[in-house]
Amino acid sequence: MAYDARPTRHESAARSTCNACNACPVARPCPAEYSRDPAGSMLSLPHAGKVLFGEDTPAFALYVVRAGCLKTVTCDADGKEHVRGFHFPDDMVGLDALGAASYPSSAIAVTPSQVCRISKGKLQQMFSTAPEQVQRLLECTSRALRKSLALSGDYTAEQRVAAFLVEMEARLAEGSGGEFELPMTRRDVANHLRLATETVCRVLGRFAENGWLRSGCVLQIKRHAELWELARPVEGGRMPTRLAA
Amino acid sequence: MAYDARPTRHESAARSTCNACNACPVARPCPAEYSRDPAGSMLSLPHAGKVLFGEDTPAFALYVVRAGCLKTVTCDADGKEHVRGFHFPDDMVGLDALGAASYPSSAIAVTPSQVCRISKGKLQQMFSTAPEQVQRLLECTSRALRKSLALSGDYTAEQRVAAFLVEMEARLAEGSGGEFELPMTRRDVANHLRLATETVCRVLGRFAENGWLRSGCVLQIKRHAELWELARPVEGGRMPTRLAA
DNA sequence: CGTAAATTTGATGGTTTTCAAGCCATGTGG
DNA sequence: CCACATGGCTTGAAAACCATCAAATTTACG
Repeated sequence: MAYDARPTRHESAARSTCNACNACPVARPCPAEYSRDPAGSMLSLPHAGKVLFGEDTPAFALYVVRAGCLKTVTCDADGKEHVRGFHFPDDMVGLDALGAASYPSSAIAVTPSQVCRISKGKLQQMFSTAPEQVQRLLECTSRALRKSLALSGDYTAEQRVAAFLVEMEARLAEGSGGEFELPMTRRDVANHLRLATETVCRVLGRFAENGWLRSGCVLQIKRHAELWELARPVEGGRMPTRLAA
Repeated sequence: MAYDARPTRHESAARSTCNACNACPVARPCPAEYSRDPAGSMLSLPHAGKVLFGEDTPAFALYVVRAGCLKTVTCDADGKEHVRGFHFPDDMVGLDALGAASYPSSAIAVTPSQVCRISKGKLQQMFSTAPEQVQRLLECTSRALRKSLALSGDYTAEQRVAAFLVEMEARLAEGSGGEFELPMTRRDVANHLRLATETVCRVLGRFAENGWLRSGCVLQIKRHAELWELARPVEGGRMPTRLAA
């Protein structure tokens, strides 16, 4: 049971608890204004390993990540863990529980994080009172579906890692010259990409040998183009070709 | 362009075209009543290989399968095809295009099929006029997301094939004593499960050797329990639900 | 500092893919 | 009616890729 692990090097990013949305400590505007009301609630996950919700527990709410990074993981019948996804600010967590009674996966903080809670009761109200917001929510869910389907292909280890790096750079290296720190462990990355930890290390090593990046604690992408070329099949960059019926 | 391939052994199931929903030739009630109106339209895909919509073409509508079987496929940058899913009566096709301008995949008939068309314009209207139906649609999309995420794990060939068989039996062998015909080719099955065609054959052969099923043109499941046990990690520990909309 | 975890590298083996070939069913044309 | 072609299905042998096992090194944090 490593669910509530000890704090890590990311502890410094911890923030204070804040319960009212109208006193939201996050400067950036709430992505969909879903919870911009006095009764809205923001939750703090003060350290890595903190569980937001557990697999198979009753699903009463949806969450918007405001700060930090969460992962969603499932535990299959054999007890093997599987990282279904990583979630960064403005991402929604729990979209796959919308029509279900319980969460199909656990959500766990990868770094100290803050999330906005949107109760299902509030969602229910929104169906009649705020159709535009519901539409955005539907589009969000559809986008999550699109992304999940894109990842379900059959790709080599290098393609997977390249695609992962390209996405992480886009989300974490805003104007940092391709330099960023991966908040999750290699093991979580590997698990998410359906690879062994060692394979991820080796692929990163190979990329570094090619001069495509500097590996280590912080990554620095140096040859974005080459990585993107490798990742293209995963990303869905299309090229009209013959299609067997 | 092999988009519009020749008819197959399933041609006999073809039905006549019908444009008005109020004259719907399918006896079973429309799953969500989305298009139960005179202006609604039903489309016939008279033979296998017929394209409902193509990848990267503008997405103007959502479809409900009423009869037959469709597959959704993508063509990645390397020209490799990937079968993203199979769709049976009461399934929705195009949920992943809801917030997007164009379809992320092509939808192609696997057998002669009929589908109901729900335009995005109509969906737009429904947001203010029929909130309950929109809620059902959102739950549908969430369920599709759930299913897609469940398939994204790292499983052996036997687990994948077992899970596929269990699902197909649930959908195709209603009261037929575990006997049913797979409408799609082994190649499509293999592609969908991220395996080689030969691997699917070999696994089926192994299952048959064990006495778990009779393989061939029509499959007959004889040991449901053993297959389900193998598939359990993929299914997420839950029994497959009947009549997933 | 010292321990524990994370990361990295090396050697080996297993599952699946690839390549190759035969079989079977269906459909076509002589 | 039969020969032939086509595409799907099945099986066999070899190779590739990745996982597993093992161990050294580094990093984090008390």
